[in-house]
Amino acid sequence: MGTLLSIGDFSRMTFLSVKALRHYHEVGLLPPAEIDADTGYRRYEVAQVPTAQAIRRLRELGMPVDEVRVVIDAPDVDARNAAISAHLRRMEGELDRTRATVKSLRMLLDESAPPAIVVDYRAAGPTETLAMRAAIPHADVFDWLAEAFVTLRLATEETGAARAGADAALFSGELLEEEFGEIVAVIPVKAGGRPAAPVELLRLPHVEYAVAVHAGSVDDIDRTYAALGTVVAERAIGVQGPIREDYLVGTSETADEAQHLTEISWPVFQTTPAA
Amino acid sequence: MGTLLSIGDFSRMTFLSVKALRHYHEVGLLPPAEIDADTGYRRYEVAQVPTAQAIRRLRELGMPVDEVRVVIDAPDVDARNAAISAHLRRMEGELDRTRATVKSLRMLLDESAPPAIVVDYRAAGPTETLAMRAAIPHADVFDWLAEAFVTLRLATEETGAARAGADAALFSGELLEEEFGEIVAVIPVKAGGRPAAPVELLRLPHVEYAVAVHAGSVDDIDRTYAALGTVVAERAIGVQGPIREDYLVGTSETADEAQHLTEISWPVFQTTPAA
DNA sequence: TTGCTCCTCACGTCACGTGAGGTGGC
DNA sequence: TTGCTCCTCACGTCACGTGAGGTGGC
Repeated sequence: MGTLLSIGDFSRMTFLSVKALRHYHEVGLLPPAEIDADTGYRRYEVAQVPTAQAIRRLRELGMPVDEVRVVIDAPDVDARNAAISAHLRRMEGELDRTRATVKSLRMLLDESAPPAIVVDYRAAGPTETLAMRAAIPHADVFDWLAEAFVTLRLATEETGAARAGADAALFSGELLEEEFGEIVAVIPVKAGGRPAAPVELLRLPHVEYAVAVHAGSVDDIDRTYAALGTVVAERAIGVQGPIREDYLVGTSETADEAQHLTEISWPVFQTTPAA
Repeated sequence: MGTLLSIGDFSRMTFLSVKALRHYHEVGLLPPAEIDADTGYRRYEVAQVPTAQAIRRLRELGMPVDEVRVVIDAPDVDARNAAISAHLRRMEGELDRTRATVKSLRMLLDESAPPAIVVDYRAAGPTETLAMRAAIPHADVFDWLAEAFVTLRLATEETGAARAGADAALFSGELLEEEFGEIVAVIPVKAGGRPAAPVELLRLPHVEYAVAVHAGSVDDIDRTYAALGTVVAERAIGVQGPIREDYLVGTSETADEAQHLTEISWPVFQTTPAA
């Protein structure tokens, strides 16, 4: 088994701090080869060095310790590479979001005035839809919706239903206020057969809405939410119930985000605007 | 002052969770416009919405709350933009380091064997140097050294000293093992006048070293450290004292990292190799 | 009145870093 | 013997999230 190294020597050789090494021992990520029964001193083998070097690099890439463990314990090269690639893809996704946020921040700071909006008052429903629902964290909304609409479009074809409106989503209050809550994706339909789970036939009730259209990337949609919310708050006409988004022009229509159109519907108790 | 909004409405309009809003109140980042004396209910103004929207974007970019406060409280547009630009530059730097780490990880995983090294045993010093020292966190080593060598090169010219060796650095044990400790940057010199603070004239004592040369990017230097440390540990010849790096070919010589050469000197108590 | 909104603690999360206080080893 | 290395708690950090338990408002 060769030379055993003290934690200090091992630290200098791997660039992992002594505290980090003790932590990795505690959580079982990198247990020392041997522990002196008398003194409790940790001893590491030279053969553990490459593992430690890989751990340091993976942690530097922000990979959570639990995933590092998966990589380290991977039974073969393919499994290991798959875990690493998955993490690198996630990092790419974050980078995309960062770029979008920078753009959105610039726009917010450059334009001094909030967007001018036209508020429309409208009664909707009851409406027949094909729907999927889930309770998810706010961060997963994008990915979940993208997948849901793929499934719903397939179900629309399979049931022979005729589409009667754009893709839409209902956001519960908790999802917006607490980072976790219910979301429902729907496609309004006419006629058609019974869908297979997880898709369901859902009849949306009659609701009265204040409606505004957001033009451009959904990364900036909070600005239109704020403008619409301001109008609702000033007139004190807000009621409970999920907020609805209708994706009139979305990613499936055009990749050019500047052309996207999203209708935001905020539940209110009167459909006639106050003077 | 216009309509006051409940925390829930404000949350829906800004996409900040209620918990986050309470937290930003607590830390003084975004205090509500008004607090009901009876109920403790927070009330926000519509005018606070754009600030909240900027906060959300800045936090999404990973800007620490204390810095967000600086941006929000910036007295003018220039100060605000400077703070944001500084953060974006830091993010760029992180991205560069991420790319380097990915490359280094690939190399580590692709090459199954640790690098072959030639260990040289050598006595060094006493050596006259122009030096700068500091106690810094490990993460700052790169930036600190880059600046220090600029200062030291200037001092070499100003004092009329003749360079007698490559840029070098001494790393204390704590700096490597604990993420914070002393570092010394030196340029060996002959003759020359007195340097001005913070540069000092430093006579490095006589030390015996085991020496190995690392070829390539310093991002992979831990592998040569490990190989050298293994030899020192196997022969049980290690002694205390800082580890030294000599930048024989570094960034100032060529931008092509593959051509870089770094000498690593590990203090030992014998300069003649064991049989 | 019911159910919803909002409140304040108190504690948890993640990956260690920071001491404190003490012991083994050359 | 001195000074260095190593040990184990216990607590701190950062930016909130997660309940618990309770109250105001329509």
